[in-house]
Amino acid sequence: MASQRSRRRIPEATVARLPVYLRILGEQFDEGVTGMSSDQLAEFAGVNAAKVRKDLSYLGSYGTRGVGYDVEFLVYQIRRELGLTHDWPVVIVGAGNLGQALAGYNGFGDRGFPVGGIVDVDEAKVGSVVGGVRVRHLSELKQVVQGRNISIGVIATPGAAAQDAADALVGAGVTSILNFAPTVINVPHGISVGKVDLAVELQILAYHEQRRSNAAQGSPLVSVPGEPRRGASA
Amino acid sequence: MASQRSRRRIPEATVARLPVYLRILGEQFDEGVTGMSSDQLAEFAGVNAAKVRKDLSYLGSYGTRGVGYDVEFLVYQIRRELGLTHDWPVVIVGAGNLGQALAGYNGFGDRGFPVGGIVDVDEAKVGSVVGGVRVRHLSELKQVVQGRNISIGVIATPGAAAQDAADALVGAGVTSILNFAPTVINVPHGISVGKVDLAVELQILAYHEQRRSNAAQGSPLVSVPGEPRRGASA
DNA sequence: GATTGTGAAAGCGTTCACAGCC
DNA sequence: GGCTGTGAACGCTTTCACAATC
Repeated sequence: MASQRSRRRIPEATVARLPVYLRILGEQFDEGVTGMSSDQLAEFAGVNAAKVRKDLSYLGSYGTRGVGYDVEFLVYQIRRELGLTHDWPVVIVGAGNLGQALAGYNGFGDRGFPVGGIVDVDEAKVGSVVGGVRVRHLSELKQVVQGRNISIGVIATPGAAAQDAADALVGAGVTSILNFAPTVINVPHGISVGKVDLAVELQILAYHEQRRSNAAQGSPLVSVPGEPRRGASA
Repeated sequence: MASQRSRRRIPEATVARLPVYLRILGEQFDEGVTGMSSDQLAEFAGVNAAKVRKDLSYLGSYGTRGVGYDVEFLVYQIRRELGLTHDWPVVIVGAGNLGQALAGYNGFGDRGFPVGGIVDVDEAKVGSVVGGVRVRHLSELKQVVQGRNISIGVIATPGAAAQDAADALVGAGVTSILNFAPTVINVPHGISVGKVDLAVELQILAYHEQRRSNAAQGSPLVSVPGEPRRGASA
């Protein structure tokens, strides 16, 4: 007994960490590690053990008290929960610098997100092959999406074209979008959007850098903010 | 009176949104807009107005009740707070696919983060020019960093090389790192680390996609999770 | 003895709602 | 009348601490 399908909703913060645990567990399994405690996993992931246990508890009670977790079984459960039991082909809109890098980046296909198509508005780019995929014209987006049953789109256009790209993706039937353009896009309700803005990440670091220099010649109590960091090494 | 330097600490969540407001305000200013209310800015940024006001209040009381904010003045204040009153040259470690795309991406230099150097361990890549910068060998990292007074490093290596890259950056004197490799890196206390993991973002979207399909044939109450999204368009 | 799973406490971040000011 | 600035309420996330289990 005990329901096995889409159990209680998992907190977003946990969903964002599960892929990290998954990668670590996969790597360890490949190296022959069959069991792991929350302490060990926490060490690899750079978080604390209580968080690991709480996160994993949302999947169910898959550990063994006094022993730890079975690595292979956990990998399976996380993959199932994240919906990674099958591939999710993606379509990239924008075959410029970034679009090409993403298409050529094996980390996508390797992790279950093969590039199912690339489109661009620029006729000069149409027909060229990047990452083994032929660039097609934006007007063919719908055929690409429906032909390959794609539900995830990646926007790699300049900011000014991002909203058009989003509209085109939604129009073609895509229901999740990962936006690399430095622009907020509007989409209908029911469409998921993830955002990666490279400049924003650098500006956050600049803020910390600047604080550090201010602090150096100002008040005491430095200690440094930041976020994902830890001691040792170097 | 009234301290003008490193005022009360700004919450991380706010620091992450200030660059978004900054970009919007700059664009609007370029189009001749001189004043804006929190409602308008919130609309552009895709957040709610109370959040905008709370965020801006950490900078000081720079609005005018009944009127709104002066765009040019706000741009100046945000730039000052984020430490964007001068450029922050960055050094990229890894001249592969991603490193090259980052070096060629104008969005960096345009926003005050010119590429001050690129290094790689691969002798075959050393000497080539990407994004107008000559690739140098990793062993020259310290000279690059110190010669150009660089404090921000970008890791664009494969996962397996990321920790070595981080160690090399810290050894060379860099104090902030933006890590694109799919690996958790360990750094000494006092070093800030930002992380962008492309596969993680896609896996989060896959989770939502999978939930959507489960929900479609399971329980009612769909409504969709996600995060940065909104109504209208397409 | 070791380690999980989880209530309860503490800490952050968001939203509400309204007093204060133009 | 309109809009900011902010205390207070709320909700989500992290951390603690320990009983339950192997």
